[in-house]
Amino acid sequence: MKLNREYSKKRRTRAVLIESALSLMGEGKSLESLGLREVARKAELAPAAFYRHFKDLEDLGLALVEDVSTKLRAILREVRKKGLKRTSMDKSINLFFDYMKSNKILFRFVVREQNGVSSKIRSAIRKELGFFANELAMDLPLGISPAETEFLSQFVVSTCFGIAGEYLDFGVGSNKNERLLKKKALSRLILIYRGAYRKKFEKSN
Amino acid sequence: MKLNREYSKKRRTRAVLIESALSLMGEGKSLESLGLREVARKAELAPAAFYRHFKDLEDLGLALVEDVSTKLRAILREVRKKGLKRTSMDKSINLFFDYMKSNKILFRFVVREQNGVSSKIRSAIRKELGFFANELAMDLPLGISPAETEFLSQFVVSTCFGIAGEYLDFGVGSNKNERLLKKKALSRLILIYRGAYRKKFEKSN
DNA sequence: TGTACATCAGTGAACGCGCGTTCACTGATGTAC
DNA sequence: TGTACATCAGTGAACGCGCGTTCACTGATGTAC
Repeated sequence: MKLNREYSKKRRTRAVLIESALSLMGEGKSLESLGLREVARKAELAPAAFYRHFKDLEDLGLALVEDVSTKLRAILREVRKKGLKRTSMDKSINLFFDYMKSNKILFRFVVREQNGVSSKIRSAIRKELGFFANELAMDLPLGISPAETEFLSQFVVSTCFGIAGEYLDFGVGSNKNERLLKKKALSRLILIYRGAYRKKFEKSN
Repeated sequence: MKLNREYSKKRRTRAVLIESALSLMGEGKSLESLGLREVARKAELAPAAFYRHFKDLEDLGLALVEDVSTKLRAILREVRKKGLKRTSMDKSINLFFDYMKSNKILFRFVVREQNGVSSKIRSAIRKELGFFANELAMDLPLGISPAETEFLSQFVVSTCFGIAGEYLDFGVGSNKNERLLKKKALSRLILIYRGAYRKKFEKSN
């Protein structure tokens, strides 16, 4: 097996292909409207070189999901380390919007391909959102059953990524829209927690 | 201006093109992965005939949104006439799932292209979902402000179409998954209403 | 260390193909008188 | 009603183009001895 230089160079090229695909998506493409030659061109490679790394574009798409996952997990870990638990919901939402702002393309990809053409990619993304929900679940207040906690955290994640779709359309260039969307997100989350809390209250009587 | 036979034949052909596009999407394509020749072929027309009806595929897509809107509005009207107001939430959700089941392709189109490549189509769909929310708002219980009613109905619509995405992936062929998704939808809506009600309760004190 | 051989990421040319678009046309339908 | 003309949805051929995929190759890197 080839080691060191050659192997790590290959990994680097592979990363460049993935970055090129992402960057083309940032320019308004979706995965299925990308072309293999287009991606290779952006990566400054001959088209045939693509096949040294991926079977086809769906294969690259799956690698992209993994790549995005890694990045988003890192973000999440960072946020949790900052002690988000004890932070107000308002601040959490500001953090979420900040991360969307600095990772627009990643979020656009996730939001779009969650309902895209490739079922493999859809389920990879759904799996990743499930992971998010599980992480979030650890930060939810105690006092409700694991099943309810799972339900709640899934609902919160769905709600946030629903808002993300709107943000990417309306919120990016406009401070006013961004403020309105933050407000909407906050109200929705408060409503969810309030509903959950009331439920708990009823149960404990 | 040509009348009668010729004009209505033209409208019929146009409808066939739209139906062909929808049917290709039902086979797993998205709008931007459709081809003009592909659509014309399905409609049994020469490719050039396409241009007698649409400028390009995005133009057809916009007509498709309008078409879908008409159908979904008809569904909604029917549901409301049945007196949904006085029906339990559980029954409403069953109705919603029934309509999804018999209009999978329409829902797939809406859910997918809501975050698709064409910004014109995205905003046309968002506009249509807004209409839905307004209709729904009329059925919400009184006692909260118009702004809150709008907020609530938007949240309900987002939540339902979020579930719709999951349903189209997991729920279609599986009774078990369908049941689980219905349960999830019901729990989410109950949570929302519970939160809203609690809010109202607090205010009135 | 030096040499002969193996590996394999990336190349560049070639292929056949379906694409979107254009064009002059045809023939059914509609209009004027 | 009959005739001469206008309209225009749909045709079919042609175009140039970029696509995905294949192939034998090159040359840098790694391995064996």
